[in-house]
Order: sequence, then structure tokens, then C-alpha cells
Amino acid sequence: MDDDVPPTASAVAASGGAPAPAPEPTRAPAPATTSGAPKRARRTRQATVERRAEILRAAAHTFGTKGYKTGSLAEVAEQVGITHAGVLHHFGSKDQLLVEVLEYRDKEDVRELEGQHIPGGIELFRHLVRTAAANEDRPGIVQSYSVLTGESVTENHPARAWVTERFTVLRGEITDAVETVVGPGVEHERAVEAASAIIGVMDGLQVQWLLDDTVHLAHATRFAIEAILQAVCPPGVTLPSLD
Amino acid sequence: MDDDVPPTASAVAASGGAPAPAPEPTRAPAPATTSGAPKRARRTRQATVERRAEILRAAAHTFGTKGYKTGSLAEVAEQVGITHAGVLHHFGSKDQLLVEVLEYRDKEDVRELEGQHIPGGIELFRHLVRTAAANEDRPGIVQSYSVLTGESVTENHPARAWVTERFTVLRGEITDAVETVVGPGVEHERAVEAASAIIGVMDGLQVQWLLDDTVHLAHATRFAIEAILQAVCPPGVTLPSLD
DNA sequence: CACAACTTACTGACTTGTCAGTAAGCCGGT
DNA sequence: ACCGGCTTACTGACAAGTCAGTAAGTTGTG
Repeated sequence: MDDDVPPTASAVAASGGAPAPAPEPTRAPAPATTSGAPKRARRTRQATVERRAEILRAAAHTFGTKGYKTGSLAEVAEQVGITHAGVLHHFGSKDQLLVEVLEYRDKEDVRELEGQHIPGGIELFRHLVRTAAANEDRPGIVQSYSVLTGESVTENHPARAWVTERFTVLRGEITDAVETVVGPGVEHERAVEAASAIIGVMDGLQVQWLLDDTVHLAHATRFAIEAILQAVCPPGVTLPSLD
Repeated sequence: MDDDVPPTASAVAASGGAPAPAPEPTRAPAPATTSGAPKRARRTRQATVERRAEILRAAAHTFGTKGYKTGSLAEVAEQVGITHAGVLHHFGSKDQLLVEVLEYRDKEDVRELEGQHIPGGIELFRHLVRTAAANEDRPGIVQSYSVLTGESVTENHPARAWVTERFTVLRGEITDAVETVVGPGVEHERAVEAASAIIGVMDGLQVQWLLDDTVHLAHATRFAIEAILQAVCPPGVTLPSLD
């Protein structure tokens, strides 16, 4: 009722986000019949994958607003007009559902960015700032990301591995971009610190903004990224603008 | 079993944290008998306030590791050797228990800082860096802070108001310190942005560090704070060192 | 004694997950 | 073109557990 079902939540990924369902040619992507079992592997039907995607979007919404632990299968099911047992039919368990929600989002993120090559160097930082600006119009996505991230540090949380991996990848990409932008004068260790700080400040500002919208998400993010890049910049080098 | 029961969780407050129970003179702080009811207010007995404090520490531990929603009253009760109904006898409801946990921590924070005046100006930033360093030795506290903060952005969370207020106060204090340090050359708006960014980066780095200890919490925090302060510094002014 | 600090016992709401049964659709053979 | 055999997509009922909260009774202590 409030905000749309989010297609993505990553700190980097996605700008505008057309929620178009992506029609795909016809039928199913012809799954590789896993060698060994000679049974006809006629699994995935078109209607099924669409139904599952519906459920995944509903689950993303519920887990995003209520959190994983608090969001119930019944609530997810209701959104797509089935019972909680129907959801379990498709995903087996609640944990598995969460894992597939996360994977689904990753795939969506990739789809949105395809064509437009993954930005590197200064373009990455511009992308980050644009993302922060875009996020000011979709609190639902930001909330979902913040809630899941916060929850993931509890004991044995099913999203923990996913979040950890995501941070690792992100730090790697941003570290590369830092080294590209400021040249070979930086110690690797400092570039990693800068990358961690940039991710940290983005996430931390999101939480503050969610709780109190006097915080200027986009402005503060831009300011902080610029400050951090400036700090790793050797005296001679001048940074390109982030616009 | 794993880590000690945390006395505090704020991003600013507390350095070492002696878990000493603080004996206090004798009896109770003589509660202001709210004018009107002439009942003898012999409520608080010494043993009782200590028992409650025990429960509050246990609850802080449970909510910190499992989160508020997932942590149960039974688990809290078990830690102090009573049943969950015994806990409810003291606090009335789970929500109320959480609120009192939060208040208890605030009081503890204040107690620890009393005598040593609340730092302002450059001393505040030194305090923040020292806190980050100290936090590397107490993941329990950091986790508890991160979990509760993340959870608080969900719908109708009982800690939401508290977390929001805390951020507001913190931003105010840090903004003042920024203005003190870099002089009158800064626009107020920029100082607020810097304050938000500093809080954000501290919180964000904590989460990354909890999930992956290759992140250097103290170093990265120090680096980021320095970078942000440098960025709001007018060309002429030179910052004092953060050591 | 009176009251605080419990315990025991229980309720009702909600959880995830299992299971059997049903309706609908596809699929190959004739 | 229809039929038997099969899979998928559910529903509804239920199991088994956890949870917060309540009510009534017990114990110990100032």
C-alpha cells in the first residue's frame, strides 16, 4: 500500500529501476538436463517462474519492513493470494525463501546494470552518489537493506553469509576504484580503509535518514565520499568532480 | 558464557567500562513521593534494585545477541535463575523491559563519564577514536548496539524513539564540536553533515567489522574522522592531531 | 502481619512445517 | 481426439512448538 515492491537493495546497485517484468521470448530457458538421470527434465514452466517471482517480491517486501524473524510466511502468502503452505510448497522452508529472495535481488541488480558496463574509477563514485540521491525517493528499499543488514549480525542468521560476501565484494570493487582514481601513490591498506569507510558512511547515513529525515542523505553521502577520497589523495593529484 | 554483560552501547559513551556493581551508600535514592498519594512509599528495597539491575543486564545481553524480537523473556529469566513470569513481575511487559534496559544503559554511561567532564571540541573526536579502539575488544557491546539500531527501523519498534533521540543528541554534540574545532568559517549546515557522516561511518564500520574482522575498526574510524574534519576545515586552519 | 518476590499453572495467539487430498494441466500413445 | 498416467500447484487441517501475559497460590522477610 505504501511503497512499491523493491527490485534491489544494494548500496551500489540500481539507479532508477524500471519494474518491468521482462517478458522473455517464449517458454522456459531450456534447463540443462543434468547428465545422469535420463528422466525428461521438463521442470520449469513459464507460469511457475512468474509465480515464484511474485512470491519473492512479496517476501522481499515483508522481510524488508518487518525483518526476517518477525515477518511471517502467512503475511507473504496473503500478498499473492495463497496460503502459507503454498509458499512452502515452492520454497521448502522459510530460510530457503530468504536465501532465494537475496539471490533474486542480485539477479535483478545485474539485469538492470547490463548493457551499461559496471562503472569503475571515478564513475563508480559518481554512481554511488547518484544511488544515494535515488534512494531518497525509495525509503522502502533502504529500510529493507538496513533491517536485513542489522539483523544479519545476530547469531546464526540465515542472511549472514550473504551480507558478509556482499560487503567483501563491495570493498574489493571500491578499493580498486580508489586506486584507479588517486593513482599508485596510495598504500593498498589505506585504499581498503577508504573503501570500508565509504561503505560504512553510506549505510550509517541511511539508518539515520530513515529515522529522521532532517538528515540529507544525498548531500551528506556526497560530502563524505569526497572527503574520504581527498584524504587518500597524494598532495599533487587533483580529484575529478563527482558530478 | 562468551562475552561479558555490556554496560553500555553508545557510539560515543564509555571507554573501558568497569562492570563493578557500584555499591551506593545505603538504602535507596529516596524516590520523590509523587505529591498526591500519601501512601507510604517504602517501595524500593536495596535487594530489589540490585535484582532488577541483574535482570536488566541479562536482558541487555539477550537483546543484544538475539535481537529484541527474537530474544525471549524465558532466556532472560534463566540467566538470573528465575522464570519468565518473575521477570514480568518486575517489569510488567517485554516492551517495558526493553525501555528500561535502554534507560539503564544511559544511566550507566553517565555514571562512567561523571567526574571526567563531557569532552567537547577536539577532545570529543579523540574520545570517539578511543571508543572505537576500545570497542575492538568488546564485540558483544558493538553487536548489541548494531542489532538494536538495525531493528529499530522496522514498523512500530519499541526502541525506535530511543534510537532516534540518541542520534539527534549525538549529532548535536558532534556538530558543536566540529564548529569549535574548525572555527567560525563553516556553514552550520556543513557541520551537521560532517557530524552525521561521522556517526554514520562509525556505525557502518562496526557492522562490517562484526561480520569480517579483516576490517580494522579503530584505524578506519580514525582515518574517516580525520578525513571528514579535514574536509570542513577552511584552507588556513590546521587541525590538531587526534592522538 | 503485610507485602514483595517469586512459582506454578495456564491461556491464547502465533509460529513453521507436514500431510493428505484435490483440481488442473501436460504428454505420449493409440 | 480422447484417455491414462503423471506432475504441479495448491488448500485445509493439524502437529508441535514458542511466545507474552495473567491469575492464583507460596514463601520469606522487614
